[in-house]
Amino acid sequence: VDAQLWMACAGSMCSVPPVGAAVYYFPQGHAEQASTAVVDLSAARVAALVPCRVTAVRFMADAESDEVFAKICLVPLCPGEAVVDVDEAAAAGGGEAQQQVDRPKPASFAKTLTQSDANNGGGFSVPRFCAETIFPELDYSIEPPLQYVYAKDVHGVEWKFRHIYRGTPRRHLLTTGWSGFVNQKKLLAGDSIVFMRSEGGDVHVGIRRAKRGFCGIGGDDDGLSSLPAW
Amino acid sequence: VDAQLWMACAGSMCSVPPVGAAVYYFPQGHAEQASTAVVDLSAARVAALVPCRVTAVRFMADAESDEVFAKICLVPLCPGEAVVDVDEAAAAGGGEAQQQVDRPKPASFAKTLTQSDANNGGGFSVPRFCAETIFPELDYSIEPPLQYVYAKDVHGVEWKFRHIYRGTPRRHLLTTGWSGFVNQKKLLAGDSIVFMRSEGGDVHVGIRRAKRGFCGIGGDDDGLSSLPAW
DNA sequence: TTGTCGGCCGATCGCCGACAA
DNA sequence: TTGTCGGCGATCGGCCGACAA
Repeated sequence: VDAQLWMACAGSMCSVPPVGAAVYYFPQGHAEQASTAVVDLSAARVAALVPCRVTAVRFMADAESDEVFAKICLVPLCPGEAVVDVDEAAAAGGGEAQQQVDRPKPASFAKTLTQSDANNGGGFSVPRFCAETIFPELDYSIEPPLQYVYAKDVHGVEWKFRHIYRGTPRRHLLTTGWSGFVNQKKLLAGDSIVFMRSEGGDVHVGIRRAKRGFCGIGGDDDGLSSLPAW
Repeated sequence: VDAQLWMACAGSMCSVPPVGAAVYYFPQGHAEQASTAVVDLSAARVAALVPCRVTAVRFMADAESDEVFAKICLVPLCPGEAVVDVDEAAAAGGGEAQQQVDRPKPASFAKTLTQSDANNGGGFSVPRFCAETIFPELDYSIEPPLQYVYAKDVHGVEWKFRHIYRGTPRRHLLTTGWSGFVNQKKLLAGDSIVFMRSEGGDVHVGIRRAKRGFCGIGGDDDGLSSLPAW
């Protein structure tokens, strides 16, 4: 998965250590995230945290849900081994993927889907900022202003959206192509969509599913989530 | 899975040995059916066929495709162990599932789906024999004769079909409910559907997918497949 | 600026008898 | 007896501006 799009989907709260950096591995946290039955590590005499070195990082996305995650390879530090700081490791380069992350972040925009956006048979209200910053420049001399936006998802699949500027007052909308995207990705109101403009000008699209946990905590973002992702 | 429906779906060409029976196990055949890479058994010094005793039989169906299969537990015969014939084992009882198989087969009917049956937006032409033998008795005094048929699939899920007797000349049709069934089960022209009437009068429905192999051999049944499955 | 609504038009679904194999 | 076809009415998808938050 493209590292830039990955970062845009993961959001600004997420940071990934560079290859070579020294980090702590928390077995208990790992066990709790594992989907199968929780293992009682206290009985297994495992250290609560293990100093490790990052040997590899891969940016990935789930084939079905499009949700992004990272595969990080860790090797326990030998006693007395030199500890490399995160910043030092980043400065040292640390692999192609890491270099991509270090480049200036391209323009991206995240919006939480409203009921109208997710409704079957509806379109997508494009915030003005997104239309003007992320999408290709629209020709306002034709009436109504209209173009097709092509956007690649995390799998490299290209989606085609009809982008029109219409209504009174005028607003940007995605119409044809949008409902198919919503259905295929099984998006619901509350999920977020991320548009990103790469350096070459290509448009990319990713999604960020709403947390549908049991308790209320850790739930939705606040209103700020509809601001630019950078 | 209900043993009677299982048998109706598997068809009359299929026989399953009873528990206790002595059979031969063919490692090569097993390896060839395994989906992963073919193992070269000749290098592993495995006997071509192994005398075994059946210790358990389970009738099952794939959760996605509804295709039926049997899980048969085998134990190698000890040298000199008494060999029990299939017929003897069947006579000896051999478990609940086996007893169900031995009961007189309930009425069932298999039909290969035509293009019109599988067409989206179309209904299902019910052969007269099926309608009169398998479905509940239709009240011909009302105009048009109409009822709803409820049928359970191999998973116990109940499907509702509108059954009408209409047209000139008159014929039996399944309309409302049919296309949903076709879509959910991903049925195509050439696949077969099996209707069965249990002893209690309940209607069951199963499917038999067409073999879509590479070469022509081992392909479709001949025209006889549209005859009653018994 | 943008979320939601009702209107409306066209496409599709799906039920129908006609007809022929 | 039953497979396929064209017709046609109902439903639904989806594009639109109006309006208000």
